[in-house]
This record gives sequence, C-alpha cells and structure tokens, in this order.
Amino acid sequence: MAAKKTFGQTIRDLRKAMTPPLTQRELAERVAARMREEDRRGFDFTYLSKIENDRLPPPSAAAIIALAEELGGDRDDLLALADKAPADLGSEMKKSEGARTFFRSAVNENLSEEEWHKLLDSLKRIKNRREE
Amino acid sequence: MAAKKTFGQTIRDLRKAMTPPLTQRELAERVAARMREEDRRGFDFTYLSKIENDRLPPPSAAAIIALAEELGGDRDDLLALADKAPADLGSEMKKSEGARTFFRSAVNENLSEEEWHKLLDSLKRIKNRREE
DNA sequence: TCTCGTGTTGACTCTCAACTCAACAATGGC
DNA sequence: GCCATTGTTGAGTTGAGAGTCAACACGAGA
Repeated sequence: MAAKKTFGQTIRDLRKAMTPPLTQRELAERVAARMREEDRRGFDFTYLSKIENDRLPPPSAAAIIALAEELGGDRDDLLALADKAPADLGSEMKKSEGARTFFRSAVNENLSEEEWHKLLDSLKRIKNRREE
Repeated sequence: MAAKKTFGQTIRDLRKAMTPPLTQRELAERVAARMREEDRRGFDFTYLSKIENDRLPPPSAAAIIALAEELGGDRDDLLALADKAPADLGSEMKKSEGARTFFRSAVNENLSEEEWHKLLDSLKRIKNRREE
C-alpha cells in the first residue's frame, strides 16, 4: 500500500499538474477570488507555500473547497485528507433539526464500520431517488 | 405546542428546582470544579448569570455537560438546545473512518428534513437487525 | 439603617485558528 | 552579472469564542 500523500503534497502536485502549471501566486489569487464571494477571509500565496510544505495545518473548509475547484481535485477527498469533518457538522447541525436528531442517535448507538457503511448505502439510495 | 424555553431559562429553572435551590455562585463553583478535571477553562458565576439571561450564547460543550451533571438534566437535550454537536461526536469522527465518510457525503448532499428522517429510519432498522 | 447574600452589568483578557506582510533565497533567461 | 519570477520564512494581525474581574443594585433580616 502506497504511503498516503500529505495534504500539502497533494495540493502541490495538483497545482503543478495543471496545464499550464500554476504558480503559487496565481493559484492563491484565484482561490482568494473564489473565497471572497462566500467568505470574508483571504488566501495569500505565502500561506499556500506553508501549506504545501505542511508547515501549517490545512486551511479552512471554504479554502479547501475553492482549491479543489481551481485544481479539479475531488473536494471530498481533500476535505477528508484535511480531517475537516467536525467543522462542517456544526453548520449543518445548526440548520437542520433532523440532522441533529440523526447524529445524536447514531453516536449513541456506537456503530461499527460495517454499520456506517450500510448507512452510507441508504444515503446513496436516497440521493438516487431524488435524481430520478 | 408550548413555546420552547431558551437555554438560559432552562438552566435557571433547573438550578432553582434543586433541593435545596443552588445560588449562581454555588452552581458555578461546582461546574468549575468538574470542568477543571477535564478541561482547562473555568466557569465564573457572573458568566452563569449572563447565560441564564441569554445575554451570551451557551457555553462550551464541556461546561454544558458539567451543568447537566450538577443539575440532573439530560445532557443531550441541553446540548441540542445549545445547538452544539453531541460531545462525543468529535471523538467518534476521529475513531471511525466510516463515520467520517458518511458524514462528509451527508453534508455535501444538503439533505432536507424529510431525507434526514428517512436516514433515521434506516438507522433504526440497522439497530433492530442487531438486536435480533 | 446597615449589611449580607444574591444577582447583574460593562469592560476587559486570554487563546487559538486562520491568515497577512515584509523580507529574503534560489533559479533561469538575457 | 543583472534582474525578473517563483518560492520560503518568521513575525505580526485579526476575529471569534469563551470566559474573568471589579463594581454596582436590590431585597430580607438583624
């Protein structure tokens, strides 16, 4: 099994794999432009440099999503690499009573990996039903 | 349907319903004692006062749990009232790859209340299957 | 009336995440 | 050799969350 790439390495590889390759300045500029529409935070190329070298932890979820969009990477994969799950949970839980109830029950049940997998299947079925 | 009590009102009512009723100073002191074992933060009675009057948002999850324990309230109910994720959700996410994957997908799908409800049904079915 | 216990308030502090800024180093074309 | 582009680094900033502290208000009893 190949050693898992770090978040920073992954971003750097994606950036260089673009045609044409982007510089840190270009990428950071584009990500910043995307982010300013949704969020109030910026994204400086020097920050990107540190992230690519894993000298700082991965950026905010908003920044990761903007990166994924600019680089054509998979947004979920990048979020997972950055271990950002609990952050997004908060906002979803605020919006949705159903989400709160569900997660409280799920955690209380102490599910196994297999059972989480079954739930994921249920989710996929719900999603497909919607798209029909 | 009775109007939902705020977090602050709920805490105040629980505090006064104790036998004997606690003062803000007493309760805050006990909560602080409990918290210092787990956490590094304190809990001042003037902070409690503001919380009971809903002049500040509910405290940290650790403080809410300590409050629930001192007051004999239901910990998950209080957490839900405060719009906080269940306390152990964070650790659940760290432990379980399946939980992370499921959660990421669920949040990205932006589910409706009804869809969350369907998921809860799936969860119940899984749980029942286990108990047979 | 004094003061004790209890509750309230405004201003301040502390910490952390998520960045920004100024300066400098390395590399490659001219 | 010069300088333009690209990347790196340490120090500093900013905003939000989670409280703390000093001071004051108010009613009940001695």
